[in-house]
Amino acid sequence: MKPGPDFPAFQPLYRQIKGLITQSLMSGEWRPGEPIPSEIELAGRYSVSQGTVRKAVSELAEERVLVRQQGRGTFVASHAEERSQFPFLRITPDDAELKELTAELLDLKRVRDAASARLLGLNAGSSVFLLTRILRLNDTPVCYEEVRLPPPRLKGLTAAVVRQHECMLYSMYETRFGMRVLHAEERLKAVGAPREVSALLQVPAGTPMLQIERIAFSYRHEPAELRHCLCDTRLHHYRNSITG
Amino acid sequence: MKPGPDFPAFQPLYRQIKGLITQSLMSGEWRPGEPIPSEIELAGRYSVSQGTVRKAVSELAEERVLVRQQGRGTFVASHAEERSQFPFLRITPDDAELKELTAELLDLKRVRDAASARLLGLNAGSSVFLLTRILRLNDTPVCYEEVRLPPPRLKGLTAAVVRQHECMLYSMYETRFGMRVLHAEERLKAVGAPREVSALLQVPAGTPMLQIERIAFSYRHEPAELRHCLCDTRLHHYRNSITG
DNA sequence: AAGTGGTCTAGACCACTCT
DNA sequence: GAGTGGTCTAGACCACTTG
Repeated sequence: MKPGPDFPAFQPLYRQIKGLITQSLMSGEWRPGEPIPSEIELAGRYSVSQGTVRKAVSELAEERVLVRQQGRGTFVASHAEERSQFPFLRITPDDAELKELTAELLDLKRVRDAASARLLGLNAGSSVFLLTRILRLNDTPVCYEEVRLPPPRLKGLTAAVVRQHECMLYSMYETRFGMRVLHAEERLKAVGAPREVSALLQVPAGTPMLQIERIAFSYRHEPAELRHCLCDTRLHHYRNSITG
Repeated sequence: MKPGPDFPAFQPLYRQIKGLITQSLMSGEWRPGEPIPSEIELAGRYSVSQGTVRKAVSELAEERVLVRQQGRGTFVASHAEERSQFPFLRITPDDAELKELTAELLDLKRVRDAASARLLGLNAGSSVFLLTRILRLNDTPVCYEEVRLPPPRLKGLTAAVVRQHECMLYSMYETRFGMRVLHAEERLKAVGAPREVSALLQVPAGTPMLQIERIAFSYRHEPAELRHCLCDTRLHHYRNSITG
């Protein structure tokens, strides 16, 4: 098929194909961890050349939505299959290697919180899930986290379900609720440890802590999660890599 | 020319071309802001097809080493020409827009510092430049910075030179010393404000501050700069974007 | 051996910029 | 109009994985 006006927007053909592939991912036609059809099949399905499909798939692979494996095929990226079960965690010990990471669930409840609801794309009056937990790195408690989630996307979420997944939230969202997190925006600040948190993490009250506020997004920039985190950075740090 | 053994390493042809282009960039054959030869010219020069050159250039464009402009050509990326003169600055006011950014040079001297020298790829006994300054965002002092630099790459650096460039360091490295910064790695922590810094930034001693340690790299991962920064995050934050 | 993605080529046409 | 990068196609061969 030649590029033509028979697609919704004025876009290069390969971007339109990219959009169609993304739609199939959102609809659950191809689920995380599964292979998508081969490039030749997709070329036939959309009536374009293999090269055009290749360019669409390449962009999605670059964005880590898909993962290519030579000789095997192209797969839907999944947090469940990756080595790091905490793909967005940027905190690391200063001098040691991060060997073991565990999470202790403190609480899971529903609360009304207009600001959070709005950020999650819900009506201001809607309730949201509020999950609190502590992260331990190599058996040391380092982070206190509050996670806010949109109930419509996580029907049937309970503390038992969270524990089943050993607190690997992003993997749980995906395999249990079909919500794949792709991208997050963070705001970092230094703040003094509040009394409640200082007790939980065995840190003197007022100690400087790293505060991380995160909003995470799924396909098409749909908000998926809010996270508020306080980290003890006396022996740990947040690593980042910047490209000018 | 078909892919053959007449290139140094076993690599796809387009990556070898990418290496040759990078060499020309490092040698200064094409300088920041200047156009590189057209794809067709490069294809002739290296005796490969335009498509292969295109793939090499595309990777470099993605890494922001080159910038393509349809109809005009492909240019060497430059900090001097970009809007933001502070390309690696991640600090922003919480509620306002960042309108004005100024830097006040405090000092520039040479010091002996074995650890810094080693990180900068020098002999442990070599001296390094130590530049200190204060950053003001919208006229508020927010960051105290210590910058360590390798003298061999910055011959003739003086306080007057820094002031000439209005403290836009990355732009100065490039236009004055031919050292283009491409990439940086950072470590963030929360620490209490030391007395010297608290006075400079008008912050009570001990206030939680964001500490940023950065090492910046030029072409081929050559170390270019060390930076140690302390930021007052009471009304400002560090923004980051993560792709899982 | 068959099927997958990875590389490379050649050629066509388009959109944009400059003169 | 000439020259640039941007898109699309078609076909060839390679490297890798699986049966």
